Amino acid sequence: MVLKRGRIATATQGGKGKRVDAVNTASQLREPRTERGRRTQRAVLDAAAAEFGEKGFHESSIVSITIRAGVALGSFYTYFESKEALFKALVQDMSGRVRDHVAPVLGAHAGGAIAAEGVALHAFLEFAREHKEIYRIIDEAEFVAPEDWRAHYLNTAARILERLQAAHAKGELGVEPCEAHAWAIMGMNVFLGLRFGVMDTGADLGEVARAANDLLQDGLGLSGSD
Amino acid sequence: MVLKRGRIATATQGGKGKRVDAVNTASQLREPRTERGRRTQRAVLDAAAAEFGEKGFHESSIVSITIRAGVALGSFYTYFESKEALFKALVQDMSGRVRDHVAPVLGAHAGGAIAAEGVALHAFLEFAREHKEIYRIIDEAEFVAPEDWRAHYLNTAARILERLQAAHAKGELGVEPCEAHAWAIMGMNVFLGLRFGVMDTGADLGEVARAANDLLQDGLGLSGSD
Amino acid sequence: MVLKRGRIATATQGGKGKRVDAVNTASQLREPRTERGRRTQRAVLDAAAAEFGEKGFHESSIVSITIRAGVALGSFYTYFESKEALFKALVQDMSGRVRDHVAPVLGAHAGGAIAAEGVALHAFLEFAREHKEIYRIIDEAEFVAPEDWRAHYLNTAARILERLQAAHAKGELGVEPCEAHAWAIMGMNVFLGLRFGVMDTGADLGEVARAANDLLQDGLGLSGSD
Amino acid sequence: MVLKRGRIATATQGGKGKRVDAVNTASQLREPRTERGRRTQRAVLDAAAAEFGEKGFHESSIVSITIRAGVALGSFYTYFESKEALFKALVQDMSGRVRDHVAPVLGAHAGGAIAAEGVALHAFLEFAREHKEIYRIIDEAEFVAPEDWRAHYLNTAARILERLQAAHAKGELGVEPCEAHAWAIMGMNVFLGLRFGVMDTGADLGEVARAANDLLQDGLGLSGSD
DNA sequence: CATGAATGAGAGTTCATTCAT
DNA sequence: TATGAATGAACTCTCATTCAT
Repeated sequence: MVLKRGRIATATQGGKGKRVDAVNTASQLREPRTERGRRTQRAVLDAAAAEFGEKGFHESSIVSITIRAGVALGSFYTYFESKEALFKALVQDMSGRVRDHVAPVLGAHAGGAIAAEGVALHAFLEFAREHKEIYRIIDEAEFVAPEDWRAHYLNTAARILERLQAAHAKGELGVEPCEAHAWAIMGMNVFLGLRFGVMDTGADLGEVARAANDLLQDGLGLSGSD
Repeated sequence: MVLKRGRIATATQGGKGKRVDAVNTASQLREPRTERGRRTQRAVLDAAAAEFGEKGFHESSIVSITIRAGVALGSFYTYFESKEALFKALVQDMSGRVRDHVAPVLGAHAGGAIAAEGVALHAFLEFAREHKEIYRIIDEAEFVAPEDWRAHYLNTAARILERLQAAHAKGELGVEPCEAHAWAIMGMNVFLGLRFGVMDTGADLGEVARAANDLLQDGLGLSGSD
Repeated sequence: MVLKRGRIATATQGGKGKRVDAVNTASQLREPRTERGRRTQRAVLDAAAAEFGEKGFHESSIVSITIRAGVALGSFYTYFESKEALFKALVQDMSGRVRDHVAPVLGAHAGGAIAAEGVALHAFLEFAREHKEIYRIIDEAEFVAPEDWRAHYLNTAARILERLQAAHAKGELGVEPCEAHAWAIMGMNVFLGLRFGVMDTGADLGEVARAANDLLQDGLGLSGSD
Repeated sequence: MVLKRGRIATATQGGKGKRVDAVNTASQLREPRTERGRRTQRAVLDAAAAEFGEKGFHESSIVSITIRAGVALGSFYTYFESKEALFKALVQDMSGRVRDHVAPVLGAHAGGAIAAEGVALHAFLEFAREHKEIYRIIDEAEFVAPEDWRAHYLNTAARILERLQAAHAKGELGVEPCEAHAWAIMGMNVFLGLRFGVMDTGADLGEVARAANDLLQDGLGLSGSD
């Protein structure tokens, strides 16, 4: 996994709403002071993302990560407070990257609000299939960095809810949106990502996204039902 | 967590479909030959469920589990091959218990198929709120016992799909059901369980279930929409 | 390995010379008082000989031995004081069996004293090839039951020396025999037993014995040499 | 026991014949990269040789070895893969040291081939008396590192046979030498080493060597006998 | 900054032995 | 006498973290 830009530790950005700040946003990292240092830190971060993604947090070891990164064991502690701090930093970064991957598609979408969610799902599924290790890292955060994990999902749900509310304000929704809807949609997305992205059945992601979109749009019941 | 009955190692049962057998179902345990032994094994299982639920797999230790169970360290290995084997046994057991908790509600339900899913969700949410540690154990299995974790979710999705197909055969559905629908529903349920069961916002579970049910039934779009 | 008769604990017998008594000859065993008990003890001894022979003392375990013997774990301590005591008992028994296998051939031999040693070696080689586990048990005694191991070799050497002295008295030897000769002969025998009995190259044991016998008789040098 | 030079992992060296390579010669050790590391590894090796020599493999413990070496427990695993690997490394080293102690005497010897073996035996007996723990370690390898043990004795026998064959080619021998002769000689040496070196009766090693040499030269029979 | 040796708390696991049934 | 559950000391090995060079 390659971390583009200096994204680390900038996972959350200002927003109007009830966003939860990622915990200790900056303190996880010890900022390098030279260009050489920056490269070392980057190498460790990339190696760690790969290692954690493959083996999980507990099976990964600092020695192994530094070997992978091609730096000395001791250098690790020049840039990270601890194994946990490294993991947290990664979770926050990954969280931001997922969001950044999906956001543009949402912005660009011309159709209705729900169709936008379908397009976003499609983008998300592709991302999951492409970056399985990110999925794994965020998932494992439930046990290793629970607060960051919560922050990630609370923020994601909050963003979904904001969009639903905006759509509702524009009269595009049949129901008054609530938190449960946001979590339901998020859960759908996550599990479809697991099944068709990470497990990768080879299924056509477009069809998966369409099925989910139809469900969101009209439900599974007979039309005009109740 | 109290394991009622001799449930352990009976996590899967016969079904028509493409069920995935839990891995090494029986071989994880060394069956006690006396009543006294049975009590000891039970004590360890209960202690382990509690410990794993609270602290997670890696923070839990065998010493601590046996102390909690009130037995000697060595006794652990009389009944379990390893820490991992114990965990697997628990995952299989928990998986069965979740299913067994929801199944009766589904069987008893009189209304339509989708409404049945809503009722099942309600039961599930209550269960999650009541047994937070089960949730945690199954979730952590993604990293500790991946095969059992897969088996759990593949089986659950398969059961949902079967129900949808049966409903479709009876003409109760507006669309032809597919695997994506099953995983979407499962994802919804799991995340609603997380948010309103485990995180426990204090929200009325009935309302949550109703919102989800409406979504499933009619979607979020304007009726006759698109 | 089948222990014939009640040989256990009768490994050494009266002799004129400087024989070393096996240590704690009797105390290793707890004598059974019933026929049933005798059978149980025998079963354990046989199982132990096989297990120790195959896996060595430290890799062998009491549980495994009792399983092999078809008796309960607890029964072991009815007949043996400890794992070590069992091993000692076996060493003493095996020591006696080796001697008992070779003795008759020596007694029956008609030719000269040195030829008798050759015949004895042949018998010994056959025995080693046939009972590899006995070899192993006696060898391992060097580390597990050093006193019994010493006793075995001191006695064996003493017997060889006695025979040499008798031969010398009869004028059959070219040199005055000493302890070094006895140990040299014993070492030859043991290593030939290792190479051609236990490692079992498939070589003709008769030829091996003949080569050794010639060496003993005339040495390797040119005849009439010095 | 002090390991002089960097002998470890150089147990076998080129030779014409059918030498058996020591098993995994190098892979047992994790080579230190600094001088400090080299000292630590050496300290552990010396402590281990002493400990294994005194108490045997199974009674020795890593903790105890590291305490003896004056290093932390963890340091052990910086340089050795496991207790077994350490033992193997030692066996290979000891095997080489025995050979290196005897070789020069053989090379320097002016007289006949058999007399050379006598001189070699003398050197060997002195070595055994001086380094009892080496004896013990090689012996115990039969059970702890059987492949290395075999390699040691097969190589030693091969070297003896080569010498006998060279002597035979020069017309110094009365018989055609064969493997049995080599193993017979080796067995003699080993057992004389045990009796007069390790058990240390206080006997004059020169006399022992002379007795053995006479046996080898002319045998025990009456001259012109058979 | 970089390096890698050193540290030691802590974990899982084994198994001889005891003892209640 | 037979059974097998229970016990816990002891052991090997791991790895995050520190620190001297």
